Amino acid sequence: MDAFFASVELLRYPQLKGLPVVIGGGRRRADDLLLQSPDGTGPREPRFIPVAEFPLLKDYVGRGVITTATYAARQFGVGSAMGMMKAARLCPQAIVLPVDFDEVRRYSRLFKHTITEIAPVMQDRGVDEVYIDFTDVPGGQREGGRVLARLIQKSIFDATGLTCSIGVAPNRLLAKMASEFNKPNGISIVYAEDLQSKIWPLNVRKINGIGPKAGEKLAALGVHTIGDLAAQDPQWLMGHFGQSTGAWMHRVAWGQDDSPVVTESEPVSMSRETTFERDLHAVRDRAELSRIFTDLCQRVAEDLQRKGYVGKTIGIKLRYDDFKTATRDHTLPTPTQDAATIRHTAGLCLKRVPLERRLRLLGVRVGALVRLSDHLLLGDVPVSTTNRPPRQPDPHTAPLF
DNA sequence: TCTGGGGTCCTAGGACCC
DNA sequence: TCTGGGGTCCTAGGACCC
Repeated sequence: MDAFFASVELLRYPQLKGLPVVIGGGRRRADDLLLQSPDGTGPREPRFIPVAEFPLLKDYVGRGVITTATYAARQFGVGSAMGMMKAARLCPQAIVLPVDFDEVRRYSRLFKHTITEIAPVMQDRGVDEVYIDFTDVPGGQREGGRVLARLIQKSIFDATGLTCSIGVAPNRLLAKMASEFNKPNGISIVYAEDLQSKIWPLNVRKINGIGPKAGEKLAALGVHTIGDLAAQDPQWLMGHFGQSTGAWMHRVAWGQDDSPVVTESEPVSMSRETTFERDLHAVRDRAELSRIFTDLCQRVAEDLQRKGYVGKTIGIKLRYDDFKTATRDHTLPTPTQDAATIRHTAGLCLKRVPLERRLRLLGVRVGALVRLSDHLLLGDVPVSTTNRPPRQPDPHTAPLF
């Protein structure tokens, strides 16, 4: 989806069309400022104040980052994941709006439903992105897929008023890269034989899975484009990046990817975390931290209960004022979705982590999830090594002593 | 200029078992 | 007293993605 979060807001406030708008920010106080009617009584209307004219800017956008910027805002070098304070400097006239998660989720469901009505084999990749395997959709091969891509674009626009960009290719790897060739509201078809002309000139960072670290390491080795990568000896790549990553790099540089489009998957973990308005100290701000900690546990527990999961690995995450992160976890004999159990176990984890530095973030995670219904089917048997039934020795494999 | 929140997957060492 | 070779699970950190 094109500039998804921002586009959703533009549907509501069409008067902002064409203006630099950034979505994000972070603090509730920003919402209050933006969504208050001027006299505080009427309907809550956003006040479209350029970010630079915010009184006490830092208090309002705080530690927030940009989730999405409109294409007009991107002209100023503003982009997702950038801190709001920096964005305000680069583009002082930008209008800032908070994310409306409910509305974003509603449009996300709507566009995905529209797609599955046409092409049922769809994989979720977050709120604003999907993979579609339309190999077996009638008419899917016409004009290399362009006809179906156009139909999907039109159907989504009719249902939501939103535009998207579609890449069509023989596999997911190439389709993902193709989807960026013609943004916004574009379609791009990449055939296997286009590898050399369309893919090899791109920077290695365009490969899904090569991020800042690998990109930098490759650059230091003189490998900049995907073509450069394809030219490397696989053994050399494995020497620098390990067996598995090295071999993978070689394959993707040659456009090879046989990963299937997976339509269903089970969650592995659920978590809640929060960055504080100011750094907090474990001793001096004990009461406040404790309140936040309990609240995070409560919210994870609610998420688990609402979605019907239990998990046995309880973990915490801390981020210190120097931005370094620490995690601790503890695995229970029996999976849980109970807030008090999570709070108690997370409390034990907290005792094992250094607390001298001030903290900027605290998070709580529950992993090793299983569906509550599946867990109950097993008769509530603790999933643990401690009370596994003793195994009968197999005479063929039993050790001699 | 400081850097969100929610995820997945991988690696590596150690405990423990046979 | 020192020495195998599997295998699984747990834990901590980190890369990466949307």
